[in-house]
Amino acid sequence: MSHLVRKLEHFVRLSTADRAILMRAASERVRNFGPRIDIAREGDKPKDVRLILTGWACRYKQLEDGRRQIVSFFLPGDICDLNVFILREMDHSIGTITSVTIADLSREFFDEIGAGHPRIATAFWWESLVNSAIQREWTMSLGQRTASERMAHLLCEIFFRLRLAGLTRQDSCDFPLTQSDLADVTGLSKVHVNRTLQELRSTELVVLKGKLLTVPNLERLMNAGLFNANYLHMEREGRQLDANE
Amino acid sequence: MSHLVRKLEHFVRLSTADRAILMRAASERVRNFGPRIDIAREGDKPKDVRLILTGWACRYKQLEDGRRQIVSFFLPGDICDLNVFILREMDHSIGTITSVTIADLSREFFDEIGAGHPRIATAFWWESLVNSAIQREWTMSLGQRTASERMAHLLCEIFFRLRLAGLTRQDSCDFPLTQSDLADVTGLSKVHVNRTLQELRSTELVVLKGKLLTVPNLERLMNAGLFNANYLHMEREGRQLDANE
DNA sequence: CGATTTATTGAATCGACTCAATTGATGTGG
DNA sequence: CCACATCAATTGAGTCGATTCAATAAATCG
Repeated sequence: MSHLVRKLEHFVRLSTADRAILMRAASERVRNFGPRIDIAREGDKPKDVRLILTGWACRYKQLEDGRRQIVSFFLPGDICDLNVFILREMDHSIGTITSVTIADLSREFFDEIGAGHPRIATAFWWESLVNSAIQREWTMSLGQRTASERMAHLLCEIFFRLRLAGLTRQDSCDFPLTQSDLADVTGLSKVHVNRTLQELRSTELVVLKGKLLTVPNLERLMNAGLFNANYLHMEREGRQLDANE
Repeated sequence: MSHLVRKLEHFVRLSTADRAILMRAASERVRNFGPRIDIAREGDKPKDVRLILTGWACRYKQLEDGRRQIVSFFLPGDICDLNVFILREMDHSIGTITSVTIADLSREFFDEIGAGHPRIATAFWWESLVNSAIQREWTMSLGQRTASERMAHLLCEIFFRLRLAGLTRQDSCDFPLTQSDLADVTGLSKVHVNRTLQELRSTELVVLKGKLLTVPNLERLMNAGLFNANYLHMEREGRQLDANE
């Protein structure tokens, strides 16, 4: 089952027809990208909305002098910017981390959702509100959390998000980010990211080896990152909208 | 004319009926708040969507130990979180800076917009996409810009946003934020905010006195803040949706 | 007008940065 | 499959931007 459906079902219960239209949309107009490739660049005209099927990507912004900030991650099942097509040009770029498979979702697909699939429409709203909440939480992290809190918080968030999409096994998950990526997310230098990770490792909060992240004790990592999961709004909140089946 | 209408008209041309329904919504269910008051608190159940009629407010998050981050500002004409009511609880608080007048917008109002006012619906989408873009830009600022770049950037943003709502006169505008507020936005200490402002003043980039901000040379301030206005998407992008009048 | 908040200054400290060099992985072509 | 090249991770040393603490000055308010 697709990661998108899996994730949305945490929020609303979909009907067979709902699931079918999502699965269909995810199988048409599929494209592949290699790792470390730009899918879209600042200044481009936004066309389709993209659904990440497999792999990790990110949204980033860059200053003229090269300073780079990753402002969001896209994990499997994530949708990039509902409705961007009403804007004239992209104010940021989207690049892959790993190899990535995406499906382009057409305007017509969204029209169809709006017309006959209220539960999906609500779930998409939820997705978009959660993305805003994540962006706010990153603002909080960068503004107030110390280096190690920030790192711990980020690792928690990624772990929770992957778990919602069904992409963790017990206490571990794939983790393809380099320390350089982590520097661009956390606003720290590469050197300091390295030292911060050593600190988290030495206190056994995380095991990070190869491209695998293991969190032996999620509770402890959450405490270290002052992580409160409320902003991910993972409770089944749209119960009243459940399909009857 | 309301600041909301003024702002939205930068993006789409509204019909008389469009303007009328907006003006009506902005005059029903109006509430007043004093300065430095919480309008909503983290954990509350979100009910209505709020439109700021007059005054400045902000969205903020707080850690248990008291560290506080302002994550957005609400200026006259701004709408707080389209559609939040589908979430179960607030993950942040909303507080006033100055005295504030708001209008509560009902779910029914949005139903009406969705049914018969496509241009307003598009303009609301635009508003919401711009708010996301602002949040990303703040992430960029906190992660990559130096203290003085960050401050200059923030002042530019506020100036542009106020101008869009018709709230500037030549090169100046109201500026009710204290240095302590600025510290909570920029992630700097109060002391360093003070020194950063002195730096901006000494290079004649800004004049900040009383509760008034003057920007003698916007171009220079933009350069100092590495400010690129593209993320505010101020071009009239929805031309194809203009009302015929 | 005194009381309280806001702004300013100085001095000492610390977290994070830069620069530079080294070690360890990963990958590719001969 | 090894040799070489490249990229990623690690370590040390010195520096700097921003912080904390503490005291004073200025502005605002009832």
